[in-house]
Amino acid sequence: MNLMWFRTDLRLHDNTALHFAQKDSDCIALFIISPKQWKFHDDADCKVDFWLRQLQQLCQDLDDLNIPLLIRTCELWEDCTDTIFELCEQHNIQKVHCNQEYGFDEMQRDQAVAKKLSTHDIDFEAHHDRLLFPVGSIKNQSDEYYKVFGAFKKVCYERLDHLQHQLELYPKPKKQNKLKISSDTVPHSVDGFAPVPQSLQNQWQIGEIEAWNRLDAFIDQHINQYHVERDFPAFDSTSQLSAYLNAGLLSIRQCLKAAQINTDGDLLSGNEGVRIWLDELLWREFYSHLLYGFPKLSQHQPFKEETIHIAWRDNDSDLRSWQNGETGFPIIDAAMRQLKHTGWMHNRLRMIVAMFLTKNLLIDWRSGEQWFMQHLIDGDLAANNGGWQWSASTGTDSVPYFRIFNPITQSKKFDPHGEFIRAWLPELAHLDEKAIHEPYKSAKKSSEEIDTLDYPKPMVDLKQSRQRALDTFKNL
DNA sequence: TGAAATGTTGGGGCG
DNA sequence: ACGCCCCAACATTTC
Repeated sequence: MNLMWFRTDLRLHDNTALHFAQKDSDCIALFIISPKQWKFHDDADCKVDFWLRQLQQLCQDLDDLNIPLLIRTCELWEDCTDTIFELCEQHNIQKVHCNQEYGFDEMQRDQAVAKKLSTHDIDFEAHHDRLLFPVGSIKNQSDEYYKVFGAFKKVCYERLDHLQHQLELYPKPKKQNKLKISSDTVPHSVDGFAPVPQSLQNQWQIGEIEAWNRLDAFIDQHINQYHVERDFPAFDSTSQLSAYLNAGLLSIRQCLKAAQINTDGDLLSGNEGVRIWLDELLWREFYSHLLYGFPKLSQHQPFKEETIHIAWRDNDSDLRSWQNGETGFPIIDAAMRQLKHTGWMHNRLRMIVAMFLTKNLLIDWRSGEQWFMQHLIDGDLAANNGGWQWSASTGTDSVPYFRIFNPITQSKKFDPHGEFIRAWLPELAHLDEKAIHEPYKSAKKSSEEIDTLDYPKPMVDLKQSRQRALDTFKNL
């Protein structure tokens, strides 16, 4: 008997570990609930809820195949070792299969489990599954990790040409003989994680079929214009697949396979939209490889060592204004409210609000990283940390410190008609597309009109705060 | 996967 | 016709 240990790979189709767990033996499945560990990692309420809802679906689907799903609770991951070992003894498990995760804590956990099992002749294998290219397989001639995305990407594209033609998805597992073990009940909630509004659940429905439908809709309707439309948050032109990829309802290979449809089987045939989307998937790849290669990233250490010395402003009140979407800059506030209410934020907006927090407010990027993790349904350590360090100019290949976004300019550029702002800031909905980006600017506005505007004044002077950030970084 | 400051050019108004 | 100024439009540099 084998054991399939599910983590962030909650699907039946094209699941490497699951495929091998069942290849030459029956298997049982396990999921471990870790409330304290999840809290320690700042996992969001909505993300945990998403996992639990998907687990219920998965449990049913596994039952149809006579694969029982066992649920265990280990407050911290260090407790996993004994739990898994006991389970292996109890069910006479020969081998434990799982799919590799790349955070430092995750790898430590897996190593500890593997070590314990090996002393009792039980095999443990963490499969390459979550990424296109195995971590550690893309390095330069000096056998070092690429620190620049462009160079990393180049190698990926060279290998992609080969990879795409031998993409074989693992089928759904076959039905086993019925075992004398029954599935546990998947809980509806976990201690320490608040219930999630129905509206948010409706927006992020679970199921592999839902994930495929989203993927197909994106490939059908949006990918060909992706390079043109992806930067405009008022359009639903991005794939919105991050939550599904992150929890593993969808595999990265399924994504590639689907994109091939629009390129006559060759992803590299010149479809601009497809190519830019691939670039985005490769950013995901890049940051996961870095997380694996540089364990300090898992400890939230900056990649660029000298940036440890930046005197970030420790200002709770400013941080809260940013968190609550009360900065007085409409594009920022709309974005922060979108995050809070939907568990998701458009990528362009993630950059704008991150830049504002780290440069204009000069607040430590880790505060923003944490807030994002606590609210994102797609929160992923590698991508989130990578994105924040990019914006804060503390990462490798991050934005140069002097390239500071102006939130008003960005707003006019990427939400030209103010549609996105209007959707999230009803108090500004009556303003026209000229005034809405900067409500207090228009000199023609009567003072009465300004007095009745139920919206905060800009919390900082952009010019001064920009200069403060430039000085701070220049003096490093 | 910028923005602001500074420099250059060229057309039009005007004496 | 010409020089001068203004300034928008564009280009380059700087942060």
